[in-house]
Amino acid sequence: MSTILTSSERGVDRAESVSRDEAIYRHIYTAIVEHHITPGTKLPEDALAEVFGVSRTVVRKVLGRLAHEGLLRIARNRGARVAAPTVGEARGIFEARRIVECAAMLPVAAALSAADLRAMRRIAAEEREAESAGDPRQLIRLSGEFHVRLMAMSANEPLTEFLRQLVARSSLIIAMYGSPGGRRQGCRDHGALLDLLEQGDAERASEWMNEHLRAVESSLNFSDRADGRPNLRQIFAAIDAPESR
Amino acid sequence: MSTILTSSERGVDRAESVSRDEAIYRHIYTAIVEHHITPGTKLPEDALAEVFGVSRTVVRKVLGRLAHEGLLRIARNRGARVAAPTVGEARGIFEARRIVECAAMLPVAAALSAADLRAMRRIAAEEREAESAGDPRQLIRLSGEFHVRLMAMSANEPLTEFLRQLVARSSLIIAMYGSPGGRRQGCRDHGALLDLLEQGDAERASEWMNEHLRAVESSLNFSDRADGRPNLRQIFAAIDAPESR
DNA sequence: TTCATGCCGATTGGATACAATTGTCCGCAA
DNA sequence: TTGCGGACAATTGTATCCAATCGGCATGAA
Repeated sequence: MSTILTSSERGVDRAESVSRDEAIYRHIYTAIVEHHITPGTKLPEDALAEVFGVSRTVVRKVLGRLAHEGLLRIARNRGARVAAPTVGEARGIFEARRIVECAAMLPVAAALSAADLRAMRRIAAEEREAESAGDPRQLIRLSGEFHVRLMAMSANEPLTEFLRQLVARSSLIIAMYGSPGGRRQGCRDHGALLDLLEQGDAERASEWMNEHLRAVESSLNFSDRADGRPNLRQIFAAIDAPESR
Repeated sequence: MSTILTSSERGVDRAESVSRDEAIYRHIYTAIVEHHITPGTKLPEDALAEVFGVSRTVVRKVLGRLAHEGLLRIARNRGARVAAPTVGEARGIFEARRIVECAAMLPVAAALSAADLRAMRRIAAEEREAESAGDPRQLIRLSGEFHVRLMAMSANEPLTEFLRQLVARSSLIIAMYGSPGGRRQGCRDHGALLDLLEQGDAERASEWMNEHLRAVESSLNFSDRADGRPNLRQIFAAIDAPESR
């Protein structure tokens, strides 16, 4: 059978091209972040190895990396599953984002060039297109890219990498607790942030970011399935005796 | 031959005890952070496998994890080396610490209990002991522990884990650029921070932290070996013709 | 009917064998 | 003497094999 990797990804022509590891990593990463795989889904090594046409060895390496980034949970002898953040974890992740992203507005505003600003406005425009096209998957990708690229303009690699992980995990959170309608999450909103940054007003940009992240968080529905494993008592209490209807 | 792992670490008696992976990870981690291995040292899989009495498989897993945390650099087909942060990377790490640690003073101050405060003062006291005992290795460990434990009191797991990595990498930076004398780096200093936090003055605690981290950073000697690979021109210019002496 | 116990299939963890790549050493030629 | 090439040794990358562990299912007793 043929795998889903391109010939260059398979290493047929070496030298250039990212390593197979990296290609497989990106495939799974994208599948998770773009909600092609839902939280809790099991990822058996055998199956992935066959799909990508490699041995379990390389699959395990990739799974280990994804687990270290918080996108998977690996239980000993029980394999890897797509992480399903609890409510507590979700709040922690958004709190971390508020702290990091707000504080980073100062160095970002200081470093932001005109070209940077254009690149960011382009992403914001693509977000608007995705929204009007009704493409929630693209929208979530672009929204994440906006935040990460903005952080990247601080030129601080550790912070950017950390935020990349937080944004990816945020996508998991939205998959779990987001309203099914795919509630729009700040589209031209992001444009307003760029206006503030263009004016060099890091202080207000920071406040804006804080409110933005709080708005996203509060648009989530944390009341159901409290804390990972469903709170059966609460669920059945809400249904109030189906056989009595 | 016998390995350096204890019988429980080897898994002789299973059930409890951390996994071998974890034990090996901690051994290497500690060796790096406490400057038993210097930046640039090569860590061959074979050698480690023999030392710890396991196969290369598990060593490789541990090395991958350490690399992901930025303590090692793994070059394809060229193995793992203890990371040697460039000046640019070092500045980035300290900038990230300033941003994260300063911003975290607010939630930390809000969450800090009396018991927490006692625990932190105990660490600060141990730092003073280590300093008066002239034990720089212990001092660097306690200093790092102080920062990480303090962040842990924000009860934010992602931020705490991130800071743990930054602190570990800071230790690498000190190994590379620290003044050989082992310049004391804030001992009762940390006590002063606790005073501010005890008063609930998060604002000033944040400022204090900012100055503290800047002080540590500026105590480093970044002028030599500029940016990783030594600047030969600068070095030989400074020596000014040895054979003419 | 329900719960406990033990066996079996499936999956993962670890070790070893083999392939591929890299760096080094040595010889040869300019 | 210097520079280039090729072969060899050392080390890592990948695949496969075997052992260990977990979950499910059946069996049997209360």
